[in-house]
Formats: sequence, C-alpha cells, structure tokens
Amino acid sequence: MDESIQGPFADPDHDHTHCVTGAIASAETICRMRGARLTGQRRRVLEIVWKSHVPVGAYEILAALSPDERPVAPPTVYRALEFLRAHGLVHKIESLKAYVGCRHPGRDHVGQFLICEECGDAAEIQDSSIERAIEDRAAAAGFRVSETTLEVRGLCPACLPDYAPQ
Amino acid sequence: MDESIQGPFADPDHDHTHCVTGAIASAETICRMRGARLTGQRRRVLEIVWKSHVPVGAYEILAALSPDERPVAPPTVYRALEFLRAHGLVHKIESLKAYVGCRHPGRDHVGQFLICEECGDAAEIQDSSIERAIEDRAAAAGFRVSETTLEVRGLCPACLPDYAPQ
DNA sequence: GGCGCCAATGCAATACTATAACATCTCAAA
DNA sequence: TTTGAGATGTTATAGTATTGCATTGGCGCC
Repeated sequence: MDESIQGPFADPDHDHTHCVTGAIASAETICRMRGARLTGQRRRVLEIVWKSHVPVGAYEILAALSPDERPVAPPTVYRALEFLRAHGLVHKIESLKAYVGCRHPGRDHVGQFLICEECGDAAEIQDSSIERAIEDRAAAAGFRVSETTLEVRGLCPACLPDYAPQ
Repeated sequence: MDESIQGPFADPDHDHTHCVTGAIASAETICRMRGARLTGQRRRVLEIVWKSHVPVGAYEILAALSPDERPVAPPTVYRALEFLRAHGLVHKIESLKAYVGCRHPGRDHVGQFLICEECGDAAEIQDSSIERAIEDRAAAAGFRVSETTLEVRGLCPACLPDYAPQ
C-alpha cells in the first residue's frame, strides 16, 4: 500500500490479504469514531468489494452475498453500498457502474481513478495538481465545486507490454 | 458561444437558437467531410439533445422523438446516440446517465464538464492544465491514457446567489 | 427486566437504462 | 436495375437501481 514505492497500481503478486485486513480495520476505526454501525451485512459487502482491485457490480456483490445463507435482494446491497459510500469507504466508478474499495478512507478527498481496460484494475490516485487545476478552472468560471469524478481509462504498467512489447 | 466573453456557462437569457443552428451546421460539415450520413433520425436526436444545455436521458429523447409519427423503440435512440458520440457530436455524462451536445465538435478533445446541481446545466470545458496534470500523473504511474472522463458537480454562477446571497 | 424507539434488514414489486438478435428498408454506386 | 451495405424497425430481454411497506433487532430509558 506504499504508493511512493509501487505507484497507484498494486503489484500483480502483492499480498492482497494485507489490503483487505487493512481496509476492514480502517473501516472499523472510522465507523467507531463516527458512531456509525458497521454491521455484518455492511462488513460483508465491504469485504466482497475488497476481494480485488477490480470494481465489482452491485449484482455481483448480490451473488457473492447470497449462496451461503438465504438469498439477498437488491435493496440490501444498494443500501450497504450507500452506507459505505457515505462514509468514504467505497467509491462508485460511474463509467463502469461498479464499486471499488476506497484506498484512502477517512481522508477528505475526491475520487480520481486510473482504470486499466485490459485487467480491469482501478487505481485510486489523489493528485493535488489535478485537483488544483480543476479548482482553478472552476473558480475562473465562477463555479463552486462540491464533488468531482475523474475516471481515466487506458492501460496499466502491467498490461502495457502486452500491447507494445519492450 | 464565445467562451472568452461569457465563460463555459451560457448566459441564462442567451439566444439559444444560435447554439442549435450552429451545432447542426457544424455537424453537417463534419459528417460531410467524413462521408458519414447525418440522417433524419440522427439529426432529430441531435436537435433534441441541443434543446438545452441540460443533459437529457435516452428515454426522454425517445419520448420527444415519438409523438409526431409512430412511436420509436430504444435501439433507435441508442444507435443514433452511438453515431453522434462516435463523431464527437454529443457526450454522455456518466454520472447522470444523460447526453449533451458537444460544444467543440470536430476538435480532438476529452470530455470535461462542470455540472450545476441546481439548474442542471452542463458546461463543457477544455482545460489544457487539467489535461496536462492528468497526463503527467498517468505517465508517472506508467499508465497509458486512452480516454478520460471528468465530471465536476457543484453550483454554476447563475445559481450560486440562491445559496449564498451576495 | 420490560418498554419504546429508531436504525437496519427483509421482501415484493417495479422503474429505469441498455443491448441482442433478426427482419426490413433505403439509397447510392456499379 | 441490380445489388450491397448501412440504416432503421421490431420484439424481446438483460442489466441497474429504487420505492414502499412489513419486520426485526439492538439500545437507551424507566
């Protein structure tokens, strides 16, 4: 998770359990501090979203949630996602209609993503130059920003060689 | 349409017929140059999208397209939109699932929007500093950009006073 | 402990967005 | 005029998301 070393994209063979346990732990801390209830359902949804760095659709979550116990209905998933988003624990990637765990939970930030069209990985970045450029342009237009969505599609370092060897 | 004077947001009482006629004219020019056919359906869809600067949903277009003649089915609308997008004549605002006329048709550009949460207007901007900041960050991450979506929500100049008088 | 309250979940139905698959039409070039 | 490819029509269905109401379950208060 140390961006300064490995960049926004996780190494393909990183120990992903660290990502998951870390994410759950921060979620618990954040919810406790806020007096929000990270219930079983919500925690399970968070775990499913964190299964990988590839955004997952709501109905995939639904399917992953159901097999064990009795099947679950859409509102259950959407409500959990709404809660998690409200607390900055997951982001929605609009262009994919899919959800991904937030890499910087708790910190006040906007959602900026580099999304690989090959492997599907969505790397969250938090670039102040981009943010400032947006803020400047908005100010020049007399526009007051409340929320921004930046979704950059392309090819991640791990997938680039497949297209342009060397 | 002169951004240097009025900014990205159109003046609330601008003469919108200019926007429409201009957009249709450019569309015709562009299609002619490319040997693409701007058919009746496609032109009607483009006109509907340009009815205002507020993005419209596909099914709104469907409704607007139907009353006169026989009702039209979804694929008709989506195919027209696909054509118009392919030729850079309209953009899709992912976060709204809605479509809006492109303000800089023909020019190679990315889609950057300031979207007013009050009046719904979506102002297309084309800010090279933002673009460069994104490109730089992507390059630093070893990411090759193919397409970017920037959707900034907030309040436009015309609606701001309603919230913060003076 | 019992009570009352509110948040969370269950549940059924439905709205909204988008695409697949195949038939038919149209128009321009040969 | 033929013909062929692109455009449109048509039906059905897939995929995404929300509404409304009933029920449950935890938690503080008496």
